[in-house]
Amino acid sequence: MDDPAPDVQQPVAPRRRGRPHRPLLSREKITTAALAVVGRAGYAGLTMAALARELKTAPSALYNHVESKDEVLNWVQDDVCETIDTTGFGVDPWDLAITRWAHSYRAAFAPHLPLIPIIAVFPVAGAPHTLAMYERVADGLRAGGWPVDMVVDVIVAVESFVLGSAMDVSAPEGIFDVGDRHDLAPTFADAVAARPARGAASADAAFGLGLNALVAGLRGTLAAVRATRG
Amino acid sequence: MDDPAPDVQQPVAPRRRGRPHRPLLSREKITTAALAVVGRAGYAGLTMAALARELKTAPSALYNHVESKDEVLNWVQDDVCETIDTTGFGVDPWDLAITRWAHSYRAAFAPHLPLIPIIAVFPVAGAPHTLAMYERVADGLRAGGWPVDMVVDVIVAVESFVLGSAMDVSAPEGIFDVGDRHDLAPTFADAVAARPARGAASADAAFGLGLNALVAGLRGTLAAVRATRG
DNA sequence: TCTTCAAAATGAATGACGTTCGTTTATGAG
DNA sequence: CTCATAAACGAACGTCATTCATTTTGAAGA
Repeated sequence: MDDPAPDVQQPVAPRRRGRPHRPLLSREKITTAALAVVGRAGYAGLTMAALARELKTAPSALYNHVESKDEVLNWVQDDVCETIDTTGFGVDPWDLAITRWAHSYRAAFAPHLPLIPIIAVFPVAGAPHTLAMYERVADGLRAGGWPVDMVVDVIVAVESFVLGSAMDVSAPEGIFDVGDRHDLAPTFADAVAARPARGAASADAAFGLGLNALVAGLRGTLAAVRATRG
Repeated sequence: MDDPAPDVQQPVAPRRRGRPHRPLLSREKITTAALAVVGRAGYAGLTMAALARELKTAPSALYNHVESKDEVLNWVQDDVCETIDTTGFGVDPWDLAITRWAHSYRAAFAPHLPLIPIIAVFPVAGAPHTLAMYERVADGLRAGGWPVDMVVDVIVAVESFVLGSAMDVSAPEGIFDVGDRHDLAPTFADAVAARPARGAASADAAFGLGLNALVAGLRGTLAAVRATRG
């Protein structure tokens, strides 16, 4: 990939001669344009052609500023991360702060389903806002007494639950309806029928139940760890 | 979608006259062929053309047996669900059984990343093996003392965590490496450096930590609920 | 001012891919 | 034998992301 650079030359001063045009296109403009297209037409409507139209250029011109469509999605994902509420860390106790963070995180990504596989796989190095979010969470966990070597695991665990739950939000209403297979799954069918909430509210209920359990369990884990170690 | 059926006729006997050929193609054959293609070429290689080639037919012929590629993915997803271990339910205590189930569930879907958005959104009615899995889990939870109206929420919560964690398994090695932004996220960078495990083992560690916490929290939730209600 | 040169823009083209269409083939019921 | 029909087929279609050769642009050096 990188130049093997057999002869060491041009140590400084890449000496660029001319610069055309105004910048006109930038990471920020492309990102906001992509969000505008998504807001209007959804992710099915987010094509490189539509994005170029939004920016009043040709699709091919985009490739002077972006490596691929995946990179655009990565930028959008980073932008969405900027909207996540991390103000609880450093103010409230870590367990309360992480609960608030998780709720905000899920709400932010629920309308952006196709970004979820992106955030789980892309390196954070190219996503400054995502990185800044992790930093604030890590700070809050350290301040809450979590040992350094467990901080990332706690973040990853909560994040996994959040992203998994975000996928449920946009699930269709009757996703658990058994249909005519009531005989195949009588207990499960009864349980589905006994659910108090419907639609998006039922996803909220499952999320709340799981998040409370997860955070309570983490409280216990932290107490055990602090009792074991110094 | 469905026929409004203004006049109620043909109550039985749709009276089919002729039948050509042997069946030759079936849901089962298509599913196993798709899994063969995935095993050989990954999900990037799973195209309708490749699937047709595997079945020695034309791509257009597939559409006599399948509505869309998404339906194929749905079938594959249901097949993967059949391999998940639910034997703990009814034998071990519910918390132990659900832990074993979660581990098996994550391991089953880790090599099938593109199926994860599918399972989260498709109705269970068309996925009998998935439904059977839910039934066994629901049975085990009921036997463990969970009230009917909470069973689905518990399943959804654990499943969300499992699927979110499954996405982490195939994340690249240095996904949390900060690069040259150490100044932007010093605490987080330290935490990343302090992680004992590397690569897939680190994802395993985070999953174990979170699953233990989640199940422990659910134990507490169940105890509280049983104390409150009769 | 005028030349220079690379970043940026352009439109046409490419190659995949999912899916549809019109037609033909092969079968089993009547 | 006849015929209705599910299945197969090949040739398309439409949509995308991406590439390429070429031209345009505008600031830095002369």
